Amino acid sequence: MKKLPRSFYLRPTLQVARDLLGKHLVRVYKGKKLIGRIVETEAYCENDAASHAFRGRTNRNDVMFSKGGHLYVYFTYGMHFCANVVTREEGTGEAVLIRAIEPLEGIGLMMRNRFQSQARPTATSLAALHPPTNLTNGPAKLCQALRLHREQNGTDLLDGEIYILDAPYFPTAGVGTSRRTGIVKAKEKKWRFFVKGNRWVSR
DNA sequence: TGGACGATCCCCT
DNA sequence: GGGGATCGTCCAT
Repeated sequence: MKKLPRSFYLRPTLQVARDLLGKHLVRVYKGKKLIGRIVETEAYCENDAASHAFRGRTNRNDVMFSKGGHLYVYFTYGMHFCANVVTREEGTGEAVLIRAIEPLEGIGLMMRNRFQSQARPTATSLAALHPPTNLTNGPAKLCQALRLHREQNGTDLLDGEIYILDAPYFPTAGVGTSRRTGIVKAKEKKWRFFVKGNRWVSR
């Protein structure tokens, strides 16, 4: 499988959000690959009242305005990080929030990343065979599992240890759309995309 | 300089 | 299904 080319990310944001479903998000951490299949996304567009970029370019949302194919990681609720894929050309403040992934590789390490602080009675090797759903079924949870933090903000997905692989994937039950989660502005937009019936989709 | 709020999660009922 | 945790960001004084 090959990395998605820059051109993939330069396309319209809704298109990218839909097409990211099934692709493999790869994070090289301590020399090991942590891989998850993207199963849920949300699009944030220009002139979108729910978007961080709605009121223009600031220190916080600066990466959203960079060229498509960069990673925008932001801190929220005083304790959580969320990861987005930046879309379109430089100067356009649009991105796709990665809301959920299905763990594929490096599950033991993901478990450690996410649950290290808590004592877990389950043996890691056993848990790797049957990882708990709450390992990666939410935007902040997957950031914990993949160790995506402030330092990863602005990473180029075409040149580094975080990237997305093209992957043939044909969801048997198809793709669903819905309103976006946890927002109050522009809530009527059906800009959330998910793999129907997938266990790792949030809520 | 301060206050309101948030693209969430977890635990409790 | 509801509330608390917790703090960076932004905008209004």
